[in-house]
Amino acid sequence: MTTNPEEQALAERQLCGLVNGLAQQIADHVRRRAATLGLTAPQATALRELAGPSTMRELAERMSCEPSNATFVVDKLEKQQLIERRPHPTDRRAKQLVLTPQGVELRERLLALLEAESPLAGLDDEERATLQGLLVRAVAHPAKGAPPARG
Amino acid sequence: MTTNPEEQALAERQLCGLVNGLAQQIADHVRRRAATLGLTAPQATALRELAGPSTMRELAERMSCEPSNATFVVDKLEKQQLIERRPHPTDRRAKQLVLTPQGVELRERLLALLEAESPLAGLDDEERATLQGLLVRAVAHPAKGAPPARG
DNA sequence: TTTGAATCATTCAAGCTCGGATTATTTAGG
DNA sequence: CCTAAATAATCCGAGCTTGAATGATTCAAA
Repeated sequence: MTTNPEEQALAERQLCGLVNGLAQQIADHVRRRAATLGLTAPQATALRELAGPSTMRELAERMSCEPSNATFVVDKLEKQQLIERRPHPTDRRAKQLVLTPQGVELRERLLALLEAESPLAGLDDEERATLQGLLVRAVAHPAKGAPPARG
Repeated sequence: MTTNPEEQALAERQLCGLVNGLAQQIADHVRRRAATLGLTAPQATALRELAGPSTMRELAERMSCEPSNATFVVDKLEKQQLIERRPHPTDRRAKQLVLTPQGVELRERLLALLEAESPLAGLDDEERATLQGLLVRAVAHPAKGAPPARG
């Protein structure tokens, strides 16, 4: 009875809902802390990922977003004088992103805030390891394209 | 040594990344299938949740979004003649959302598409149960507000 | 060297999402 | 009954995200 097709579909939706809920919770965690520093969540993510000089493309990669989106976010950070866009030393197509002194300072405060409390509290080390393993397995299975479905 | 503060922070970020990655994967699953029916992901989610008549507020609840967002999405679906906004029989403030015949048909096709392949393939029943348990525990710990933090 | 493909960043249009304000209606209290 | 608070939906402004073009530059190959 636990393998009822309807039940299974329902269980699946619930599970997906939980994944989304946790993702939302993580996002909120960043969002709240970022807000205390006058940053939006994407801005904070960008700042967090800017450990050293990098190009727009590298940043977009680390932020898991499109380059055009990185342009948008970096524009904001540059207006706040937290980032500088310099010409790339060896590739004239690229820009080199460098934190300003204020950027460095704010980044340190941000990291301290983010590490102070975990969005995954409630899970001990062993549970986290289990979770990681399951997520890796789940993500490894891309669930490719949709059937060409036509009507 | 596995409890190095830096290592731990890194492991945590990786874990958060995995959660986000899986959430993204689930969203893409819906998005791709919805696209084959000429729907966007939010539109498909709305359609999926409209099993029977409901109000805007109820729909927003089920979609896990703000009512104003539900208004936006329902506008689109109404333009496609998939939904009708009727006056609510007992509360003149509210609207009653009802699927049109085309809406009912498209919804059935959508459900079939969504249930045909799981975004969580790669996890067997036992793994899903474990995952569910861990997610419930993780979500149960809200990780409240940020420290009033400074500046 | 010159041509053509690939890459970097940006711009733009479109869509999603939220939060705050507004209007209409219901509900509760005097 | 009348008023005030609460609730349903909507509108609006702002921000995020994507995907498709565009222009500049690099790279590879003839």
